[in-house]
Amino acid sequence: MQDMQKFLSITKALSDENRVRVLMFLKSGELCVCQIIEMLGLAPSTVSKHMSILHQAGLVTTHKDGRWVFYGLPGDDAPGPVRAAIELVQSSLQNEPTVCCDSDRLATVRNTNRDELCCHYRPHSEQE
Amino acid sequence: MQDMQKFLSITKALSDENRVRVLMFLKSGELCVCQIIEMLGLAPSTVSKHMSILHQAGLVTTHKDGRWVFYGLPGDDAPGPVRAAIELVQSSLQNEPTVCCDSDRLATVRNTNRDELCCHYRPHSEQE
DNA sequence: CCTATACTTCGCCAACTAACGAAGTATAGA
DNA sequence: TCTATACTTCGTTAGTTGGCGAAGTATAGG
Repeated sequence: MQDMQKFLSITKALSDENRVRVLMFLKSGELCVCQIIEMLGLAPSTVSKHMSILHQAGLVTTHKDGRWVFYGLPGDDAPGPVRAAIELVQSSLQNEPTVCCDSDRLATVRNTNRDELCCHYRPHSEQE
Repeated sequence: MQDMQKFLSITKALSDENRVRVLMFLKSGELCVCQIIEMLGLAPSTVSKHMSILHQAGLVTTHKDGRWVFYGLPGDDAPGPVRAAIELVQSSLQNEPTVCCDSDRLATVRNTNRDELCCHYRPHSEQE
């Protein structure tokens, strides 16, 4: 793929608020899909699509552990544009109120047993 | 406007190939709209819309000189995310073939009298 | 004034995108 | 092997976006 298409896959991935929020979540470490679903409050199929777009752009890495699929930020071996893009996201949004509020919920989600989080795929509204 | 909305206005502006190409053109200095129209080969109304999106995001500055409207890249006083975004574009695409081909045409367009370029708003096909 | 020029705004249409639920795949455990 | 779980893929729908031409605005020059 040419540089332009790679670049556009990155900028298109970054042009959706939910995908950008996921990148901010991952700053503090890997998350499995059910945790991202809980954080975003979206349907599993929607979150799966978002993660696929981020992965296609190279902005997240993925690995499977049993039934769980984990996503994380790529390391220093990632291409320059990818590293620069992630740097841009994190420096631009470090003081964003939405992200700060998210970080409290994120700590809770990280400490919640994944089985409780995932089972029944209950809609987000039931959690509140 | 909140950081998130500002950030998304930047990434959405960067998620279109024609807008990204304009930013590469402007690296070598200001251009008036008729020159950008010539470079992109799009309708004036379309180019005007693209420039408006780039301007809204803060990625270009604009000033009027008589009948002509010039667009250029913002200076060092631009917000951090804007500067980082422009840096990302230029570092990611410096070796992109499309951009290299464009640079030859760009030199020609810069050396062409603007009156010849603009008058009659002739469609791009007549120029070839 | 009046006309021509340089650009912008508006209205429309085709193409794309984010959202969902339903159906499909893969793994852990009974 | 059978069920439940964790995720993905598919099909549909509502909203967004990029393109154009027509009409509108602003400036230079007769």
